[in-house]
Amino acid sequence: MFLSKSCVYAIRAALLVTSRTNKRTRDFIPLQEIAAELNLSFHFLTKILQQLTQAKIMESFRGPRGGVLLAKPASSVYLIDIIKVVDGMGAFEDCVLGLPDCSEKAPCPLHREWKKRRQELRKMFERYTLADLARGKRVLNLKN
Amino acid sequence: MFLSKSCVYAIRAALLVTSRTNKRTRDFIPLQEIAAELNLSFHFLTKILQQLTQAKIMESFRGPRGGVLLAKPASSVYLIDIIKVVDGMGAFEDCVLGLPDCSEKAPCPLHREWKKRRQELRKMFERYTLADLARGKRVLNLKN
DNA sequence: AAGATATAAGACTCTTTAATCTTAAATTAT
DNA sequence: ATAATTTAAGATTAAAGAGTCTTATATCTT
Ligand code: SF4
Ligand code: SF4
Repeated sequence: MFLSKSCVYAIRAALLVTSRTNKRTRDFIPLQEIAAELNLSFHFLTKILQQLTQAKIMESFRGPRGGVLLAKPASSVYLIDIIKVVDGMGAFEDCVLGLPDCSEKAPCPLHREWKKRRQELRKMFERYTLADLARGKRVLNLKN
Repeated sequence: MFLSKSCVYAIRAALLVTSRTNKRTRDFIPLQEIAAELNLSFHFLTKILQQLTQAKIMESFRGPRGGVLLAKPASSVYLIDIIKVVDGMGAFEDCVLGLPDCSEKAPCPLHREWKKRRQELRKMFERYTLADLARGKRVLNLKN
């Protein structure tokens, strides 16, 4: 998997929060509900979303009527932001073959191409926001 | 990691075998030597290379003067062949987000782009052979 | 103030991948 | 034949990722 499972869950959850958010009232969305809809363990989801709240991508609120909410508009939360927090940027920085002593000066034939593809992937995640993914007529069926 | 560690080791080992092979005598290369040069556990390497011999990418020979050798010319062993055996083709077939109910008819915005990138990556591994990687003035430093 | 509801934090377990260790089988050299 | 060498096969251990469970803390409602 290019992205870890946790990371995919984080994106799915964020997407669900996006599509659920009532712009007027801005009620917090309880993690119980998100976990149920995503068909994942509540406590596991909790841990993942904590990373997002700590990174100020979401904000949370405890107690009755508590839950999570995006800290900024969905149109300014890029997928790469979530990936960076959950998985780190390794996928866009590391080498495919991991030959250790190969420098930019004496690269293997794959080097240029891999770097380019890696970069394009990165750009892809830098280009799309939660709003982009949540938009559209497509039904958001996020169950496993 | 896009490729598993085992898969990277397999490629490195194959590369070493390639560059070591004496075209005239075609002596088998002992796994001990490969393991030492690659700085990894002999028995671990054994298991990995067994997959390659079972897939007829390499051939092996037991006993003194035994070892492994490429079963065909390095110029006709494509990286994808090795990847397919060790990791399978999942990396080039699975979705990034893994939303389960999204069809080709109602894809998410990432769909097209991801599919394209994934395909390009695959083509990259389909294009390069062991000979391509072993060639060139580049010193093959494969130690960890 | 008390009880209910909800996230936070951390310990714990399960699964997969990575790595090691042991024993068996094949082959060569003496 | 026997001993040495080398891969094959499989059991075992270690580490990392994924997932569960328990306890603490904050907040609301009554
Ligand atoms: S030259 Fe580049 S792509 Fe090739 S092994 Fe080195 S870092 Fe990786
Ligand atoms: S539409 Fe395609 S890219 Fe998007 S989640 Fe579905 S399979 Fe993945």
